[in-house]
Amino acid sequence: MNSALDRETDFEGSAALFKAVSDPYRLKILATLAAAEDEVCVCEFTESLPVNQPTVSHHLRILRDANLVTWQRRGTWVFYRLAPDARERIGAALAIIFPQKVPV
Amino acid sequence: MNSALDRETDFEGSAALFKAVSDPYRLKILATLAAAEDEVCVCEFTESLPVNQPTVSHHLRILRDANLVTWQRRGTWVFYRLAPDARERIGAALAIIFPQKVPV
DNA sequence: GGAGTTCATCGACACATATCGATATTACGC
DNA sequence: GCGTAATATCGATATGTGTCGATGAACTCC
Repeated sequence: MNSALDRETDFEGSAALFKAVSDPYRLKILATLAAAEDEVCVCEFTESLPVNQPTVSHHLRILRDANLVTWQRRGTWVFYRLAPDARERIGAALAIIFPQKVPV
Repeated sequence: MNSALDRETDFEGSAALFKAVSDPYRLKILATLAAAEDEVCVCEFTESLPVNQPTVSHHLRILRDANLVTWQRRGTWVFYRLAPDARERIGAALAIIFPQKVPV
């Protein structure tokens, strides 16, 4: 019905991005990073989330693979930061559904 | 670390909403409905999507359960429509991550 | 270099999800 | 009522995902 929509639109990529944020713990991690506007130590997530350390690492990896966060090792600790274009990319994914109404 | 964020924020609900839109076919269905700004027959989805009819029905049910679409039977056909607050609800879910930056 | 700390990865398991064929449901026309 | 069409549901299956304990890797301090 809408051939332009069929061909130009990256439904796969947007779906993958939404999948990355479709977990409550990952949402909380992102919200924490966004609120911090700065680096956050992994140890903070392992303390605040009610899951074990490997599970925290698993969720962080998914966010890393989605390029929603960046990370940096400093000594023994690892710090995560919200990717600069995280909001823009999620907004762009949303714009696939509502192209006219969602300003990014 | 952020107790207000912990208690007031519905990470579960937002994650569930993102999960509902984390599939390429469901994204395409929503995009089609949003572009139509009107009812769309199920038959249109079974024609345009490269999956069988039960699978289309499955995806439509997930969108229905997420209250992202409404539906109405008219004769043998069933027509789906984007829920009026679909954009607002997804925007609110996004605002959980970026409370300051995403206007809905 | 050895012990301790922080985090990532691995392997296993339980559960969820996407998909399909088959069948049921609802409506229509004869 | 009967046959047909459109859609939903069911049951089965394969694949994906979240979680954990165990282990590995990187770093620090002694």
